[in-house]
Amino acid sequence: MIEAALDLFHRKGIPATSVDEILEQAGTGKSQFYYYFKSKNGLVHHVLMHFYEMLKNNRTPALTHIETWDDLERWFEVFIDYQKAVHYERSCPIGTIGNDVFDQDLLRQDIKLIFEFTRHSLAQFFSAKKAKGELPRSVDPQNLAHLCFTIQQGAMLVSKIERSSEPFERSLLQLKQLLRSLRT
Amino acid sequence: MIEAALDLFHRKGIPATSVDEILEQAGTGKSQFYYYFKSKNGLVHHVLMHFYEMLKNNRTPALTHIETWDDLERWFEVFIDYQKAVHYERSCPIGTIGNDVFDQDLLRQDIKLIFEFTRHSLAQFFSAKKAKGELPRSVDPQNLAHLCFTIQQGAMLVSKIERSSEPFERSLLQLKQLLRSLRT
Amino acid sequence: MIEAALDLFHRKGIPATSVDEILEQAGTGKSQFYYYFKSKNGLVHHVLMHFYEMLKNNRTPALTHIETWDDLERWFEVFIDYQKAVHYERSCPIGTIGNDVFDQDLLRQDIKLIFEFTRHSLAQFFSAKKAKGELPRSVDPQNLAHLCFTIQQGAMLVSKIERSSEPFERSLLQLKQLLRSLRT
Amino acid sequence: MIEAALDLFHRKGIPATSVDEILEQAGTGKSQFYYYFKSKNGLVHHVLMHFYEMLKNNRTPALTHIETWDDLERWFEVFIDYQKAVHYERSCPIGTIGNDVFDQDLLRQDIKLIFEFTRHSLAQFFSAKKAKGELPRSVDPQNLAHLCFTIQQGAMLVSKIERSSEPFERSLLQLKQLLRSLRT
DNA sequence: AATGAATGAGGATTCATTCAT
DNA sequence: CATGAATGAATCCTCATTCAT
Repeated sequence: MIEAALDLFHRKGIPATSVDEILEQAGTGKSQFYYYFKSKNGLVHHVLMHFYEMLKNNRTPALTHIETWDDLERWFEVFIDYQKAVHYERSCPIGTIGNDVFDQDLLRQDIKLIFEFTRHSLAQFFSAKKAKGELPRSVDPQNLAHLCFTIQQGAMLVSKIERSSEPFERSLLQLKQLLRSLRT
Repeated sequence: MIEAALDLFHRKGIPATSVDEILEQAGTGKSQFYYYFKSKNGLVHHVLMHFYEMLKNNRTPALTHIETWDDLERWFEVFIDYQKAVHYERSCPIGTIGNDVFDQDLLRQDIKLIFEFTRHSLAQFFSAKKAKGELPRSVDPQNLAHLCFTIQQGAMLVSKIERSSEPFERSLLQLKQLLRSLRT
Repeated sequence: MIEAALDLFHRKGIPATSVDEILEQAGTGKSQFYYYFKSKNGLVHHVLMHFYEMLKNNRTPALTHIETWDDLERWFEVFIDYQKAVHYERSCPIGTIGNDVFDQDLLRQDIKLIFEFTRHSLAQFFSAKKAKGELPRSVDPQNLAHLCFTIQQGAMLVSKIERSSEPFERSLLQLKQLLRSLRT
Repeated sequence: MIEAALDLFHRKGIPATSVDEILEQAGTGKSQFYYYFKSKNGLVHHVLMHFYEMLKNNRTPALTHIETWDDLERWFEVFIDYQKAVHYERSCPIGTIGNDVFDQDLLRQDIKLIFEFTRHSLAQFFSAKKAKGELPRSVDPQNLAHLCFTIQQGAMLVSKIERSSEPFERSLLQLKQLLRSLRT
């Protein structure tokens, strides 16, 4: 049920996904839904928590441990490959869900958790590289993490809309060039 | 009517915006809608075309002529300022609309037009700078444009979700540092 | 609900009958309708199947077992009497529904089932009479059944339109004369 | 406009045909309609009168002068051929329209006029044959005309519903046999 | 825990008709 | 005679949610 919902939310967004659709895809009856989750928003919360768990336990295509510059590159490429595989019909599940959440502050907290977890992985890597002297002192690992994350979100969104990997690949190419010029 | 729709689509996304809501905000009667636009999707098309015209005629906060490095910075900051002004309740209108368009290839073409117009402004700037020798030969202006655009889209999305300018500002800070290290 | 629909479809035809009207006459709420039947066409299917069952179980004014020439006459007269009772405001329910079905091949199959059931009753009778020698060898019971059925449908339609039993009664009178001249 | 309406009413029935559709097919603007005809029902009246004129002036496939037994046969076959040509997607235009008229007594009068004109042609023929001694004295030409007309209406309806000429052809075959046994 | 029926408001869209020009 | 914009009720259908069992 949660998996069905995640899949549908990811593909069509929250408001375009009806509870009935989720139940049909999950093969469950109607009131199981309201027994386990109080409402559609309740389900969204569970979906996000489920995704967070999956992310933490590495049951997601996304790389969570980045140790080398190649890993970083790979971190990006995983998203490109994923989008290729789904014919650019999806962007980041969490970004998609997040975009559909207006007035539910609690849900936005859930999403922030996931975003921060991801940025933390990146920041860790940049910190380590800075400690090793591979990045100049003037660099703030947090900022670099934010930048990479922001690029990933934006690139997935734009690539989905344009049904092409070009925006993502070109952005990544450019980012790599910039990072090289930064590295010491 | 188109303006009302743009506003609502921007705020809540397409599927979460009902035709009734648009009509209420526009003060029009129900069937005027279907007299002018054949369907909700038809309206989306007109909304996008309207936005495109506004963008081309500079009737949008967005900077369309970028000539100096300060302009580029300003190009980003306009979005940050805008999001601050609307309490981070919105990201890019076109990105938001684009995210809600699955199977309407025609609409995606409309969006691509707008995206390309924006990237063109950026690419023009980077080309000029390269011609002036302020950027190394190895730089591809297209790639730089893609990167900047991707960052803007991603940063607006993330900032909206987190209700904070931090992701955008940190990303921008980092980008500026990287660009400086690239400049010759 | 099905009965209400049958009544309304019979009286006004399918497109002139709104779902709301059916619900009002059935005393049901709006979405019960779409819970049980997927669409208006779905309901038509159920209505037809319901009618078919009624016909087979003799819960219809129509005679389904015809054994004597008097039965055959009675078979026709039942329709005349029915139309008189409803002031010629209706013709055959199935003919009426059938006339309103254009592109729904499945529904037309349903109707054909009913038509064939009726023609089968007639053909059985004529076959028996032929076997008994009351009809000449040259007679095809199927053709006779088709003729009688066709007359019934046409006569009900014309009588409804003209608000008079005359077309039906005159046709029947003539048919009886013809049949007499055929009988051996 | 009238021709467009006749075509559409014939194909889809009155309630399933919208005024807009008629205007589109006629290439006319909206308010021309309400200038010439007061309402949709007003149009139906004109359509019927137009058809009546066409029928009287022989600008219809239907035979209006029947003089020989072959003519009579041909009278029926014209309808069969017509239905074949339109893939059994239509029955008699007037029968179809008539079926859709409930509460408009005036319109029903229009239709009756057409029906009676047609039956008159048939009755004329049978009268002549009776005068010539080719039909027995006991025969009422009116009744025979009613029967033939009724068969035609019913056969066209059933053939349309079943998308097959079989009901019509078998009915006609049988009718011919009966008429032969009546002829003197 | 689980089932299927019920609810009622709201979804997009189309209708016949009229009005100002 | 002709135009196109306006009207508002009605169309079919779907929604998230709840209730009795």
